[in-house]
Amino acid sequence: MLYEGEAHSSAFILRKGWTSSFKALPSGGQQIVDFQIPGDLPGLRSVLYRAADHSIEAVTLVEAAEIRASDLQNVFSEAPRIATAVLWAASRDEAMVVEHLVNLGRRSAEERMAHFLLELGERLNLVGLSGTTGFDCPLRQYHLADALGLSPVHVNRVLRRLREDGFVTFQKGRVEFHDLARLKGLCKFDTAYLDQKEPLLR
Amino acid sequence: MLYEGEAHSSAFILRKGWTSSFKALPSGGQQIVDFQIPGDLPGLRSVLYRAADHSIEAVTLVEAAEIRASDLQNVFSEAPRIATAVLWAASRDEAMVVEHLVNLGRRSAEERMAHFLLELGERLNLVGLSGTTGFDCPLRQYHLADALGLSPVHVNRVLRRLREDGFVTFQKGRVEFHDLARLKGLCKFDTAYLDQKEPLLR
DNA sequence: CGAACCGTTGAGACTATTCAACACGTGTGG
DNA sequence: CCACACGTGTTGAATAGTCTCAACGGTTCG
Repeated sequence: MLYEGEAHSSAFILRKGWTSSFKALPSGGQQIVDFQIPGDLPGLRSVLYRAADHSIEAVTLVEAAEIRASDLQNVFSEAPRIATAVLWAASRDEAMVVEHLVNLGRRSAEERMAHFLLELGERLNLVGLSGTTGFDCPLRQYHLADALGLSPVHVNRVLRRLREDGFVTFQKGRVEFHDLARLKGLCKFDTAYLDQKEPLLR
Repeated sequence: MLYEGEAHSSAFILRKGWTSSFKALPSGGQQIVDFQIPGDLPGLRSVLYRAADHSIEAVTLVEAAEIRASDLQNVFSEAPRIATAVLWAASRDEAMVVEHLVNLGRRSAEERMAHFLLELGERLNLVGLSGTTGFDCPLRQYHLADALGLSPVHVNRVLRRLREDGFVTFQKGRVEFHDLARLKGLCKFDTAYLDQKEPLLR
């Protein structure tokens, strides 16, 4: 879809489907930076920053609208408030990356998994794609592995433990929360960083 | 200095000294997201995003100029090219966070350390604070631990191994590269993500 | 029917952590 | 001036967490 190193000057608005943004490593592995769900703007950073410093790949079939760099430029000149809104969106992205960073740096495998699933549920909730009990999830265990910095084998074990302990199940494309409160406690989940409100500047 | 949760609507231009941006964890630990060196803009995101989603702390004595949110807003209206430049700076920050994320997710302790020291050297080089053989560094081993997601004890062992293997020394406030090429090979260091050039939009 | 992908499980090896102890330098109060 | 606490760096030993390798079952699809 969109690969590292290409000077690609388009972003997209994702209407349907999921994508992942990741960095490929010389060793052959990859680190997934984030998943995009409907409503997100994959590739936003590549419009502003010279080289796409990471790649984007479709996880499911995708329906997206292109935003060309030149369009963005015009809008910026004519409607500075939109510039602000875009900057806000970029900041929100970065906040999520930061949370992901904390996830990898200072949490155990179980906590990472719990936090990841809760964040995903919360984000899907904001765009109406998740109920309180669970959500449909097209990801594979190896997606989780690349996102959480774990081996696929260990992802499997962690999921098993969370399932056997009655926290959450991840099976056949569906995530079901069985004890949301206890799960949130497990990883000290706090949604503050998702900050759904509008930009500060107006 | 600037703490999480406070709705602080100022950013700073750091003139002299170092700061760190980090997230404190309920468990008592903390994950350092980045260090800021002279020329950086600590707190930029907190201007645009409602709550400061992470904290900033001085590492050394610091000299900084404040940028108020209202000023930024005026500049945005009157000079959209500056809006672009700010967005570019934010994108660069995010690119570094992403690289840090990869560091934590998919590299061993030695690779992390090597990559971290090389990145720091590169950044300091861009602002004239580093030579090719090494640089002055006010960080403690526990700073490295919080940044790299390692225990302080392990940081010490890793530094010892890198020193004994002739890669690099980190002692008494000074980093000395003894075999830059081999060190870059160790962690596959690639500066592309630092992308020193100006914004794409113009 | 076979190939490919995905999920599952076990065993053993390796990495990093925790706990504990000690050395060294610095600043402080008696 | 000495005694002491404190921060920092260093090292060892035991432990916990995660990885790798290997094997196997189920599904889907050609």
